[in-house]
Amino acid sequence: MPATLRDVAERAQVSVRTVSNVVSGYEHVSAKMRARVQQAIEELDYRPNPVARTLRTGRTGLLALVVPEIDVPYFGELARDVITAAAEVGYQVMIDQTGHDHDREQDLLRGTDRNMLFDGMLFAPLATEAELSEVNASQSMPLVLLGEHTFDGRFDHVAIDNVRAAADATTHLIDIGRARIAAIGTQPKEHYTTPLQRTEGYERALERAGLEHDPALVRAADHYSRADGYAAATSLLSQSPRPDAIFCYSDLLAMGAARAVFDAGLQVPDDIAIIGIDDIEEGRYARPSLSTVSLDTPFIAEQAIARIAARIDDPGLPTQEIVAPHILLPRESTGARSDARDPAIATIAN
Amino acid sequence: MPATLRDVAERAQVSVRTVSNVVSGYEHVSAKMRARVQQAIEELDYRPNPVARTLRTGRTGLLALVVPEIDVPYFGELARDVITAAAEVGYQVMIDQTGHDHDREQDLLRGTDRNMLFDGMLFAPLATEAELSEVNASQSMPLVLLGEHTFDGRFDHVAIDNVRAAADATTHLIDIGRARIAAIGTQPKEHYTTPLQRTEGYERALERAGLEHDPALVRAADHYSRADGYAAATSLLSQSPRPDAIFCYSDLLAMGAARAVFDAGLQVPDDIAIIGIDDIEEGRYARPSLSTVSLDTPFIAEQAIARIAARIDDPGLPTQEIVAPHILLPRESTGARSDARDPAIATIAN
DNA sequence: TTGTAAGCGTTATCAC
DNA sequence: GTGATAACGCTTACAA
Repeated sequence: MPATLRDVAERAQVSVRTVSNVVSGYEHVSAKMRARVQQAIEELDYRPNPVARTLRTGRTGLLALVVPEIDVPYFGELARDVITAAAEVGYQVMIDQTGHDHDREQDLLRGTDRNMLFDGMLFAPLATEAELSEVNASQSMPLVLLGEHTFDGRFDHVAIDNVRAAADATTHLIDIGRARIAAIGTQPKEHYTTPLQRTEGYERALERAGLEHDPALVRAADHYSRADGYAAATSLLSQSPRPDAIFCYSDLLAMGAARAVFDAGLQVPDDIAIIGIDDIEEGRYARPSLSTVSLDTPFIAEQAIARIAARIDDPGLPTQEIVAPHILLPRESTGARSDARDPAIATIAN
Repeated sequence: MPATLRDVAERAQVSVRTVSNVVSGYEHVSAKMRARVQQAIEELDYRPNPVARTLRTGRTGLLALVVPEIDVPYFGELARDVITAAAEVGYQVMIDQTGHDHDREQDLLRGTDRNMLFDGMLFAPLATEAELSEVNASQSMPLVLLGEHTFDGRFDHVAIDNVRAAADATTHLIDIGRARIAAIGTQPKEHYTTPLQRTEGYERALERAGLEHDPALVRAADHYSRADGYAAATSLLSQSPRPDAIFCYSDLLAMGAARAVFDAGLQVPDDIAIIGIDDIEEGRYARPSLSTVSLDTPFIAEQAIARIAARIDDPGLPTQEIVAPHILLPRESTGARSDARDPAIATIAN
């Protein structure tokens, strides 16, 4: 049976008020009192009960990070950075995995679920614009959207410029002389913003270069998984003339696609160049190393945490759209020489 | 301002007791009452406050999963399975990242930190035996250890047979005709159990095959990261005669080692065969695909959750050691033909 | 500076 | 079967 504030007060012969003051680091407590209380605390091995504290203050010190799948490397790396950034401002992060379940996402967004456990939420969702628009911004808990939704001024929002990122990737393929450039990652069944924007960037880059946009070179992917990338690439390779480059909407898709190219007896980048988006560590060590568009996850995490912390303190804050930087990283999968022999070192150079 | 139980009671013209009964699905409530209360609940959009409930019942419904790094693929995949298994029995999982910080681990183990927020803890730690032995089993919260510590009867424990897994991996390298078998992953500075046991398995397998155990072929790794694997392998390759096979204590180390072999101008598996432990998805799509010892993470997760749930209900339960199965998966990195063209399919076949 | 007491929203113990 | 009411452990006016 853990000791309570009252037990400590009794033992130290002071009031609970004083103990509470000592525990929460209140200034105006006499040195003697403080010492006496401290001793009692140690003797009883007292630790404040966060639940009771929360019930009283209304704050849990908990943030939720909502992702579709925690075992997707990009989300793992994002989670790492979010946890770090949150700890710095005194928040703990709880990871919620929606597993591509739209209802679950809606529950979370609406707070139908376990609403008051969190002070705020970082949402990296699959939600469509339509789903998001159903959520009442004013009555939902403090929320920051991660990822590439159209900013409509109702929610804070940290994301890269998705259209440009996709265009940069595509343009890189064009720059190295490829002409039949395929794309993997559209999602015709769902109206997610990310694939729509990346497709827009892809098409724009082609157009700008005067290349024809061939719908036969575009493949959908339900999840951005290695298996989806593998399947889509396999399908692309079976047609003729086959593509000479593939732009994958995520690094994970690209890893699957690369393997499919090899299994088809072809070479990357000689026969088919490949580029992804995300810059997960896996791609840096892969063979060939994966060209990609690097997203600044630590920056995204920091901004998101700063934003949510501010909004928790003042819910009336005007919403803000923060655009995170991205940078093209040409590597071996698009023909770059690996001049830094150690990928770890190459990373630092980025 | 969210509606409370009292608001609902007032609106429905019943007592809070009745509302509470309805909300928590108590049997003996008349149909009329139930309907009336339900209506009031909907009209007010009432949702029970989990914090208040927790303060009263002493249960949060929250489990902590403590891992060193969430962006390490093995832990990501483990977290995924743990979250799934926990949801099935009504628990939510909070992921705590210790970041190789021993003090932080100790804080968590001792409950110095935010003790009562969790009903129980799944601990996949780096903690050494010594650190663990300092923890008072009886006064710590319900705890299940994941990973390969020596079972001393004080804590529940889910792990594979580490010595045998390492021996299986090493023996596989011997079976394909390798004689100078290196190892990456010892940790001489820390007395972690995992590397100690894996080293034991490695040495035992060599001995059994009548092979000499050459200390010059063993390399340490601080973290089980790609970078560590790369560095260790690079160092191994620079000596002569060089090894013809490397047993890495984790798949991630193996991914780094493989890249180092290529960067040294050598081939896997022809010049150097490589095998890891874990069976992360990355290894199935790598080129060459990574031979490994597959750990049954879903099984580990299920068992751990079942165990912690049982212990929460009855803290006096005798502790138990659960040994999870492992299985050798020869793939291309040790010369196996990739007969299943689609790695995803190959996975299912496992 | 410190003590007293109200109350956060539930659940559980009594009665009836 | 349902209604009052006392906790759960803490913070914080309000007093002293």
